[in-house]
Amino acid sequence: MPIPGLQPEHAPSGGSALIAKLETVAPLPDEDRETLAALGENAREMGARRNIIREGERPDHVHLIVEGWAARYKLLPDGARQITAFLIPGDFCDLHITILREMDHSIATLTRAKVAYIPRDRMETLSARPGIARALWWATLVDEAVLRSWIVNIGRRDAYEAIGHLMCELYVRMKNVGLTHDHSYELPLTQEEVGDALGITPVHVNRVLQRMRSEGLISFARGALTIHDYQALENASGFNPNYLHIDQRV
Amino acid sequence: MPIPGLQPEHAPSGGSALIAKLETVAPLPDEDRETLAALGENAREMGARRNIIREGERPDHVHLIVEGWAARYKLLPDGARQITAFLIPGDFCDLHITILREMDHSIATLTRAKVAYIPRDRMETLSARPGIARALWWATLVDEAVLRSWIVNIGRRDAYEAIGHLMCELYVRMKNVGLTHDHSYELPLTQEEVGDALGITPVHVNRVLQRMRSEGLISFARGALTIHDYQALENASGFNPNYLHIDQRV
DNA sequence: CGCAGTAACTAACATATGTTAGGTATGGTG
DNA sequence: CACCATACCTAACATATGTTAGTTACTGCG
Repeated sequence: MPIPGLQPEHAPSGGSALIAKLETVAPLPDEDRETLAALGENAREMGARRNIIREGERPDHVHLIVEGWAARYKLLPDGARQITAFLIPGDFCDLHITILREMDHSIATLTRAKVAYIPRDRMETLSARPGIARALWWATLVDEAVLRSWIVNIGRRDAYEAIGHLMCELYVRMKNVGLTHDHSYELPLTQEEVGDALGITPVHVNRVLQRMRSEGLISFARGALTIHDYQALENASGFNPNYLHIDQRV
Repeated sequence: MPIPGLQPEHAPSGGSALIAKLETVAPLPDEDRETLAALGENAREMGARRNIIREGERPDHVHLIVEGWAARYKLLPDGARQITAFLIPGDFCDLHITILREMDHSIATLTRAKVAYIPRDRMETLSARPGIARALWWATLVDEAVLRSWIVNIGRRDAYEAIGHLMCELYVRMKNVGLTHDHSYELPLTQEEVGDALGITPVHVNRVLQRMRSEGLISFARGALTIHDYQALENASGFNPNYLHIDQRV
């Protein structure tokens, strides 16, 4: 499945995507890094398109994506699906579920994935470390900012801009956990999944992708995306990475 | 401006909407209630359509809506506006801004409003109370759930369903802070603002409202909404209040 | 009381996107 | 190597919503 030459030489493993992500806020002491790295050690392997957790459930532990992709989604009565977030390595599925008690949406893997199950008491240990606690707060708030950005994307951009914007966002997020190579990254989404995230039909996603390819903007096949002119894609889609709050360092 | 007969006899004032909202999670001790009530005491009066805070700013205090309505929004290069949230009494504007440092969107009043400015040290005092801290967490997570719900609304529902869904959501939220009267509440939005929240044009909002009126579903004029058949509106829009996490009590 | 600004409303027409119904490539599997 | 499932791709046509360009109704204010 991995595209030859696309994966970085030493792909992050275990909890290292999480560490890279949380260190966006500030470098962490070795002790914290070790604690985080240990989280990924006995993660479970899951097949593609399996539910990690479903609407209405009340889990007593937290799920962390260690490897692979997943998506939050909601189903409508008529069977339509809306994806509300893509989860990549280092992302938590349900960090604060104990406060809300019950999931109001479902989460499923999109690819084969490694998912860590973190018991509640272990989460409390984590939160007791000030550096980690602050970084987890930051991650939660960035998730919220991404949701707002998606609302703008779906509400006010046409399909061409919206798809471009999504590609830029995922590029920046993947880069931030060390999973890009130049301007390429594994983007294991079907055209239907892209449509379900953007509120458009797969037929229309296909039309837009054809156009982007014919313009030489991108290559996208077999689960991998290459952006040939990143600046042009940013401009065409009105992408501004400020909402990801990555440049925290002063 | 208030509609005669629509306001409850004793309209909540000061921080009482906030108290009502936070007590959704669990009753608070009198001491906590007094602390919260005091927050609203010296709130500032603001005119309609004034910015409370703008994208890029780094405030050193937190804003709380005590009275009136406000909206989060983002502007696109072409001047289009997308509203990502409506804020009603009891809602915080920027509860955790110190962690992200910089606003990634703007917030403006929609009506005349009272806005409390809460200094950072006072917020820390608040967070030191376990009951309040937990309730603030809950409020943050519900905000996030509402964002997900809006994504579904904008992405997968047609204009008729989306407008109905928004009316249901605001009904439940207003009711939860004691600002409804039967199935009526003050909804001081222009048709353009509704469109900016749902990603549609004011012309189309108007078409849909005409239809809803002609069906006898609602009355909506002069900033007040009456839902004549709430159950029908819920059904027509696929509204399910579970994502507001209001039924927390066991 | 008349004016000006804003919001509501409407009609005629344009179009981005949806729908339906396929065909074609690809990859895993027995 | 044939088969099957899945994803990709395409064309023809349908429609929800957008666009433009107004008119009409309020409301606050001088």
